[in-house]
Amino acid sequence: MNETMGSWKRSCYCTQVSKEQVGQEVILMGWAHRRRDLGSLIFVFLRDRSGLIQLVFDEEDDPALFEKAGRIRNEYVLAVKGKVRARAEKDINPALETGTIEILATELKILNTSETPPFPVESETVSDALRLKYRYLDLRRPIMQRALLMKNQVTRTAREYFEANGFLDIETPILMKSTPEGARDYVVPSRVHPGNFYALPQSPQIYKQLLMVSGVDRYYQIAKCFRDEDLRANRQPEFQQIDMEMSFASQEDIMAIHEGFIQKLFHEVIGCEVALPLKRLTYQQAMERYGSDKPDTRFGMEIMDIAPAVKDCELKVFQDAIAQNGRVCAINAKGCAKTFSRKELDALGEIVKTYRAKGMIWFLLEEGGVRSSISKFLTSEVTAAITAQAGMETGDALFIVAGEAATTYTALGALRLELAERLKLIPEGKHELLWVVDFPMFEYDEEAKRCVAMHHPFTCPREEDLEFLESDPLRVCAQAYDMVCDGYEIGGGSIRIADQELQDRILKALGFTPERAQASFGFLLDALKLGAPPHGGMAYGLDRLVMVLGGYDNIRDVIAFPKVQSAADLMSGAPGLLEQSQLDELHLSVTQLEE
RNA sequence: GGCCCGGUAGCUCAGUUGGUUAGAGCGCCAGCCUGUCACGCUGGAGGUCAAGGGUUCGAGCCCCUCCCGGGUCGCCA
Repeated sequence: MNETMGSWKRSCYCTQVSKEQVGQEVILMGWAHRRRDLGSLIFVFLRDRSGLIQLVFDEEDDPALFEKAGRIRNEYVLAVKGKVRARAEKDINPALETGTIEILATELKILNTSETPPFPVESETVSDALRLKYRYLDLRRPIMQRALLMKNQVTRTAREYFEANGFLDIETPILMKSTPEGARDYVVPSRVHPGNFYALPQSPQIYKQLLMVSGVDRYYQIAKCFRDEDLRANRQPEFQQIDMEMSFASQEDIMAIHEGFIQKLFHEVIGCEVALPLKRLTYQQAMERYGSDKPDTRFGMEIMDIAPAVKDCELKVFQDAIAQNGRVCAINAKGCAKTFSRKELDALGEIVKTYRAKGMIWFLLEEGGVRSSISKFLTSEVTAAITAQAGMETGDALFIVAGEAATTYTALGALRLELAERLKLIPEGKHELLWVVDFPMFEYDEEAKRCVAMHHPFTCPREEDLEFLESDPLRVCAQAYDMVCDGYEIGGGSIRIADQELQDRILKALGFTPERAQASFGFLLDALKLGAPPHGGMAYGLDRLVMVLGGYDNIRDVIAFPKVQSAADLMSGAPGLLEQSQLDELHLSVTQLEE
């Protein structure tokens, strides 16, 4: 039978017990982290969310108490009354925050027992699947507690900052209308409207724009968002955004607000000083130099155009790329001519193929001369030209990709990241923030055979590009901006369209008929006719932000109860089937699934 | 939907060319132990080798199917 706390009141958390309290009595509550039974002396690490402290039970002092302590097993829930005692010099444990003191127990209550846990709570090497099935045990680990704490610091800092700048926290609906474009919606059947469905928000985008029309002027929210798309190491189907929107503000105004925020955030959460203003790259610069719209600028090894050097090389891939307005680009891995085996070079080639590049050419400048996968196409002139163009020195390795522009950049961008990892080019603990601006308004969707919005359909084009909206939409840039940190897009935003006529033009460019536009976004279009102020905003992926700040390599680590790759929750078993009565009430029938 | 990796004791893993009764460390249980802190020592329990099928005299190992987990491309306004 478990004991109750009775009148006991916890005096503090484990690691709050200090050396100044030596001789005083404290009451601590927590979990038995580990016990060491020496026969007539038992040590127990007591753990709570703050950390560990050592309890001591001595048979000589109190045989009955000692016998009880002998029953303690890992993860038992304990309440302990005891005296703070300084440890002898030789018994100090420098690895422990509370290593200079210990608690000599005088009373013990076993508040609850525990079966042997399926994995030791302190273990760092347990598989993700098992950790997620018993997530509540996993979350007892200090590193997980640290993630939850850090996320709380981030949201608190966000609230402080945006409140201080006059932003109002306003909730927006979770049950909303499904809108076309964008990610797949999670949908919720309506009981009272047979055959009708709500959608869960992919973001509060439209509502926050409507709040601007409402005259709220400055809005923020820590918002839950849902997207029914495949998961990734940095993507979960439900996630949080730090969302904001403001009226009568230019792109520069909004970016300034966010530079202030991110500086405060990095300072307060991880003590990292961010220099302002942040560096800016245009989308085009980011693609050309880093092969990514979210470049990791913590290291160099930028992409170079070497087409001029190979214009006289007979190799067909070069000639085709040049003739078809493609690119011949390369990255120079300094001093790596002897780093990779033939097998490893082939493996690097496979990486670029993943990104639909035709292949990768390696070109090694060694002391004895050049070794390359295209040796037989290299004249001494071409070799010299490549070497010069790429700024190569003896000992360097050059990796070349040729083909369609976007593919070439993307493939080399991915290769650049892979090389950085293999060569350990990224300094531990370093962070680098920047803006990527001047995004294209549209991109061409091969499958749909039409333009789609790169950001979203409510993004305002740059004024100077408006004349090309119908004639050459792909050259139109948007007043959109992403904040990038360490190769992750941590946030993004735009100036929105406040003019209903312009909004009509954009929707038309996206292939919407007026009727379909009205049916899908009519409530927004109506609002734009009723005095919409100029406005814009931004949203951060909160989970991803914490992931970057905390140096976690998977977004699951910063979400209390995340989903696995198949979007299932291994702990609860969600998603699950419904009872027939529930289906009936919702007017749903489920097609018989194949056995 | 495609590609790649993994699944063997509660956990983390090893398991040779297909060959006797499938191993180790940790954990667990019992005993001993007064200064441990990854306590130590002694002993013990613990296995549907994810599942199904096939090849073979013989399968943890080879083949097929399938489930689960991870990474990734597509996808993610």
